[in-house]
Amino acid sequence: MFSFAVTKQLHAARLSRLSTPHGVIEGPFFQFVATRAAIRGMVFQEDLEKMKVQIVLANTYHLHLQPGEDIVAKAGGLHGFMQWSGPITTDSGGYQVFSLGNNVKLDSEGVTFRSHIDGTLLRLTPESAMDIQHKLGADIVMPLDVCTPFGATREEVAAAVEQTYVWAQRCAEAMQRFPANTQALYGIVQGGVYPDLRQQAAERMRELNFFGYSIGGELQEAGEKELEKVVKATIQHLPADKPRYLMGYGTPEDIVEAVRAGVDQFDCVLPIRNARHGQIMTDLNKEYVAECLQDPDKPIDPKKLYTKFDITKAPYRSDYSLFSPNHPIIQKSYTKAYVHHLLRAEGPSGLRLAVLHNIHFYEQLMREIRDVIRG
RNA sequence: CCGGGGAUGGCAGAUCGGCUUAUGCAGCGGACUGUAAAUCCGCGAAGGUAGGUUCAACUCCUACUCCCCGGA
Repeated sequence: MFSFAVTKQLHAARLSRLSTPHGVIEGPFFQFVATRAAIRGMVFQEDLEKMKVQIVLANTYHLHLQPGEDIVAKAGGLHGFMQWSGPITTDSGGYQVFSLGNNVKLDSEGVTFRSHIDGTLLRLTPESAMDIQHKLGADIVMPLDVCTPFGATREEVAAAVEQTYVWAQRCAEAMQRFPANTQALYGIVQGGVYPDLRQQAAERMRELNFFGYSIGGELQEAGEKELEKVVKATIQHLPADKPRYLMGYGTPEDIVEAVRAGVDQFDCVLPIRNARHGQIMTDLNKEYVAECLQDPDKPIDPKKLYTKFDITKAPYRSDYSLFSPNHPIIQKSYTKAYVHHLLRAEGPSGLRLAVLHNIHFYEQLMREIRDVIRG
């Protein structure tokens, strides 16, 4: 049911095919974040289909709290629940452990935390994270891991690597209880900014023979060069014939950077969150994408790659021409006056337009990347 | 015309004889990277007009202007 193949390479950048029970995904690909089984901003499944979105990512932690995995399972799993027949990934909740910060207690068996909704004391273990994800029924599932913040000390990062390894092993074992080949489990490589810890983490994860490998941790603040270094340091110790997933990235420049380091898979809240907050990305420079991929050492200048506008800010407010005239949804059904009205008066509905725009932009970016690698 | 009420940033709307006149919306700027975010953080901006009382008036008094309600 699951398979992965690299079909073409341009330097380290890879064109790939990932088959899942719910369809084939061509990589490098981007997973839009649908935390609670819906993309925020009133995006519907038909919008995703129109924009040829390949895959979405939902979240174990949030769905466990509401509505609960049993309800999702009754609705036919995530696919039935969200009326989406394409591939889905679920994140394990490992990141929430990290991002919910002070309400969380970590021990060797799992994590104890309080619900951000009603304060209920809850516990997640490697096994329960897999149970929940099994009930949710996503195609790609992630093990519970320990994510370290950017400023973490070497000792903290080393401990996280170790804990993540032990838990990954337990997650893999827990998966044995479920029917084979219905879900693909990845191993998460931590290691912060320390190349030797990345290497160690990658090699140990590799022993466990996962379907794919992801690069975890919080590195945004480290900047582009550090990202490139970390990604390269990790990837060189990962198998060439398995998917590589950079978790939580990123901006278009991050993506191009990581693709040419050999990453196949991405996810990030950025395009959707920023759109909801008024910022759209536009004017993708396809020639520049090609240049950056063809010359892997070329520094990437975000300003050459695309343009950012904040549609709620003065110079761009209600300027509907910022939206691509080729936009599959905006093009025909919305008049200028209507778009103007949406942006000015109907806050959330106007933001829906921006969300659609950014989804379209990211799909365009990924398509362009694939086209360049394809040659 | 008579009686009553009222005039505070672009709008709405509090407070107060002296202290940066709240707050919300709008405006302007910034942030956002495995979503506790249709969010968060900043900034600019006000006392109808003319007098009076007072050490001090947006606040009290008088007149004027305008608005609202009721009655002819």
